[in-house]
Amino acid sequence: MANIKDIAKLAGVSVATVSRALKKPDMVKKATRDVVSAAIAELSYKPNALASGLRRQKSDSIVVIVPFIQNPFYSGIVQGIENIAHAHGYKVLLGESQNNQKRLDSYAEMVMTKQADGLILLGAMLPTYMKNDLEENQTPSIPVVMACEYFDGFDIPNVRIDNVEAATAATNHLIALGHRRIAKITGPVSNPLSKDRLKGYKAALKKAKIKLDSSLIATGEFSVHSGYKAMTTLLNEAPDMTAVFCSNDEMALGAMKAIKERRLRVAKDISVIGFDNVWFAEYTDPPLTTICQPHVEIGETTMKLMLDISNNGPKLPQKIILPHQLIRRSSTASVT
Amino acid sequence: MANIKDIAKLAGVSVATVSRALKKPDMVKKATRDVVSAAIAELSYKPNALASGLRRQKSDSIVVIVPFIQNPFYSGIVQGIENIAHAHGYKVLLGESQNNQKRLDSYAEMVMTKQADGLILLGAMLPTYMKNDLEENQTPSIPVVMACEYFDGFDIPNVRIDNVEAATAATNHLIALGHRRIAKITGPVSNPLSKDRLKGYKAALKKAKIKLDSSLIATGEFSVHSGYKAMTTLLNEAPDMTAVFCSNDEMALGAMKAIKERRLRVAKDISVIGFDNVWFAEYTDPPLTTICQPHVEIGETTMKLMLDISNNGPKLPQKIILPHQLIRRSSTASVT
DNA sequence: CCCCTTTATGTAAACGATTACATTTTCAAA
DNA sequence: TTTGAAAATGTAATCGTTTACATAAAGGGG
Repeated sequence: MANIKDIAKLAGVSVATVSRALKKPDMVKKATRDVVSAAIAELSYKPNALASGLRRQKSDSIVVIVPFIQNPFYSGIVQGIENIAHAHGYKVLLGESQNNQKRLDSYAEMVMTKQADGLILLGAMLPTYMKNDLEENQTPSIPVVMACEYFDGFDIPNVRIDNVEAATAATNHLIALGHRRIAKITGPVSNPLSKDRLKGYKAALKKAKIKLDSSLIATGEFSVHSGYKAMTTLLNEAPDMTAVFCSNDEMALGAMKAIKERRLRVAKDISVIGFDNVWFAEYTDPPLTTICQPHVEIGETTMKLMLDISNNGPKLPQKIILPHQLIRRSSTASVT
Repeated sequence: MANIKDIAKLAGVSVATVSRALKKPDMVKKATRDVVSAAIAELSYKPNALASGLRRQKSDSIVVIVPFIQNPFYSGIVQGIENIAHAHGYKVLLGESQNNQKRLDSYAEMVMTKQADGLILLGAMLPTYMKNDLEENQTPSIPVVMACEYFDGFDIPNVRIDNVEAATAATNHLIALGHRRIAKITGPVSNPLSKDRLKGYKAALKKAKIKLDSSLIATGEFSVHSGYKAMTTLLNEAPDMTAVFCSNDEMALGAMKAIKERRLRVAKDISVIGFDNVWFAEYTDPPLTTICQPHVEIGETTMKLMLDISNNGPKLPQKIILPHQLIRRSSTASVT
């Protein structure tokens, strides 16, 4: 495989000139640039990124860690990240943690080992070393941004929506339709997003002077199956509910399955509202009313923040809140 | 950031010893190993992967290029790839091409630039340079394996199921249920998988002595929406069909939506069968009968093949066929 | 205690780019 | 033509590892 020396020899110039012809073209005369280009084409030379990165102390790539790639929620965000990254000459390396600390650590380590310049986290878990890091110093010592999620207690730059507000809006939508017995399927109790969405639900009830009934609250873990299970429990313990607010669309899908299995009708008998507006929300039966997060925009903003941090050093703890939106489809209806 | 020299100094040994303590522990005495470990811990040293890779001409990572990460079909495969990769000390870098040649090329180039040791393709597109490469030499000059797909005309190692066979099985299932007017929604005509699945459909009809009717065949592009559109067309032009075989589950989902919009009942009026068995197939309404590809196993086999190729050099054109399976759910029923 | 074979460590040359610094070329003005 | 500044190119050190080769230390048998 040809290297820069081969090109230099073939073009009859020094390696420095070859390097400049590639990276700082305006520093070399058009004529030499041309003979260099010719040589490069001739030998189909590709600069060794490891060598370049080693010298420059930079890899021009950033790692994005996703809990599960099949989770439809992340795709828009990753797309947004890639848009901005590519436009700035960065590569996006996606790693799937499977919510496994070891895997997460292994990807996160790419930053320590210089294979990546920064870390974007799309999940609630932190790499081990970052936890230690944050205990000592106040701010993370490597460029890191969290998208959608945030971490209670530590100041990690993050980009997301106001989950409390959004959950309030979702609940208000049901209240406005006349519902009073509104059930809630939450995510895992330890997850900050889960907590916020539950908080929003409670706030809306309180404002509408509806008494909180803990038998209307079930816990899931953001998976379809957990939504199904939670809804089954709810249908047994609170058969008089007329609506259910699920903390994400997957659980809403599971809940709908449970409802149908009881020979009840979604919307007519029980209204269902989800959260996230993932792609399949439009294709459930009936189509799912939900809260839309601006996926692509979250991704784009996250990557911009990353670029800023990694080029201009860490900022003060930064938090960017983007707007959400209620999407009305046909899984919610007036109480009859 | 500490480097190997700092460790050597602190531990009072040479850099070579440090390097060996890390990479070939049995070459260094227990006692020295311990003082080295202590120094490493003290300075929280992480070896620079770029330097190491440069010297060893190896990056211990492989790139996996996916057309769209949200496509639920790929998640199992990627998981299988990661299982094997991690077990062998490899990192998996996921790139999303969005079926865009430029993005694809940009990720594929990581192999040329030594940031990755090999390339796994989960899609029907080839990197530009590889096309040129294959025109000249017979076999690809970098380690590459295709998963699920293959490329007509070139001998690229690949791992997949027998799509013709599987499509035949799907069609036979409908025939066995008594269907005679069986429609088909295909993928893009240029895609080899699409062609194979259509071929299997035709073969099954022929064997059952059912005349092929081209008005029963519509073309989609593997997306939910395209399935919806194709089915709408079919419902207009061949209202007497009693079953439809879709070349993937997404299109089946779209087709079901179209059927319901006509106030027809899936299964009772029109049977629907999909292909792939993605996660949501279980949660459609009704649950979707489909062909299951052994996702995880395809991924694992692909990665094993990659390891073999990248360690022992390119093999003869290799093709590994894994078994598929018909999954009966409730979207198909006997014709009445 | 010596000699010889292992075993453990050290020295220094790679790997392939980038870039301060030094040198040469170019060209406009005198 | 000469001169001096600006533009273009070259030289060589550097990034942080790994590893062939050289050397030193440790055992083991006589």
